[in-house]
Amino acid sequence: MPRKLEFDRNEAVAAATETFWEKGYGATSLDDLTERLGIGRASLYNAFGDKRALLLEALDEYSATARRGLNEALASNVSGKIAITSMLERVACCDGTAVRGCMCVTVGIEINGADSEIQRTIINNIERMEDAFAALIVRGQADGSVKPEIDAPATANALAALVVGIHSMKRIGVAPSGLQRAVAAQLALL
Amino acid sequence: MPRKLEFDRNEAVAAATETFWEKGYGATSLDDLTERLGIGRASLYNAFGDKRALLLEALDEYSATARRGLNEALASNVSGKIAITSMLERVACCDGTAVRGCMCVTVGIEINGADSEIQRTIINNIERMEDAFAALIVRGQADGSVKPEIDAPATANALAALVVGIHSMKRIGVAPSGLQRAVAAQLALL
DNA sequence: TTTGTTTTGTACTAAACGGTCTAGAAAGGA
DNA sequence: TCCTTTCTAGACCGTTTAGTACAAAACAAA
Repeated sequence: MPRKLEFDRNEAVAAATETFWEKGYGATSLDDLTERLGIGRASLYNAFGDKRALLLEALDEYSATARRGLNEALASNVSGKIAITSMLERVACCDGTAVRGCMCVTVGIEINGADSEIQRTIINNIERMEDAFAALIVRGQADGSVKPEIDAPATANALAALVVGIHSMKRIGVAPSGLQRAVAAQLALL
Repeated sequence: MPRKLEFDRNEAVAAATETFWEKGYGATSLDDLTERLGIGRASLYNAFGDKRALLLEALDEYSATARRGLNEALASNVSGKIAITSMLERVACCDGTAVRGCMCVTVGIEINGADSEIQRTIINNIERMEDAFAALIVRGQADGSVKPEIDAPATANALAALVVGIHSMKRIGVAPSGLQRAVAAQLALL
């Protein structure tokens, strides 16, 4: 019966994700969003509620994409070590927009626990990554590509911290070569 | 001849450091600063120039403190491995205000390369930490506390990334237990 | 076409922002 | 005591902020 939305909702969320990813939450203004999404303020408020709700939708979309990436790594037929290698090397990539780092890390650091719903979403993503690393270490120990004596869940924590650190350092602007050497060194330790 | 400053400049910079450390740069308002420093706007502008200049002074003070910490670790008489252990364990500490993470990481991520002077200061701190780690690894290899086959500078990059990651995760709100396990696992790999 | 519902563009609000200005207070030299 | 210089408090400035009000436009059912 009524009028339809003139824009594609998924496309709008994707555009919002890009914007928050690039600038963080607080530094993204409504004008930034309306310009990037190509819609007016009223449309944005009508469709999403407010800026924070739009961020939550963007985080959900980002999380879903991240989860797909982890599932691909887990589903692949390569050895545990190789799967971990490709994950870490993808993180250390600094081409194009990758220097923005990780949206969850950027927003999570900015939020500083002041919004528990956002915080929970972000921590959840990190924990999922830790689980994936732990599973791949176990797989690597089974197929002989990872040293048998290492503690899988604890080392998974260390790998996750390394990943978060590399994302942070990319955004800070640390030279890419050092990040790639860090990944290579860490892989050599496994 | 003329009137003297009514406040202690060093104390004011220290208070500004606390404020920026806690809230980041953009989210710290002039009102936050004047309240925390206990001085008026005019005094702040008279003594420091503007908000950004005050941040730079705060970063300098923070950097000096960090450098002293690194020099202490380098000057201590313990083995390389033990010196690295105490550095990492101090980073993983989540007591009190330590959950704020590292001021350089927080501000550096927020700035996102938009201010090259601030960026340079922060990257400099990270590189100094990498140098310290590299020296301690070499020392550890000399005294037998660190495996001889590892690549010292590259592994120093990895340790620095781990440290930055732990600082980020502390601020994001990840459970401290996981961070401590990450440190323990990383130490076991050296 | 008429009616009812929703979206849209635009103008607006109230608050907060960084920064400046001004009036006056404080302090040393003459 | 006066004069000069600097510092301080607080009002003030223009801009930007997130969010809202409202009327016009678009669509679908009748």
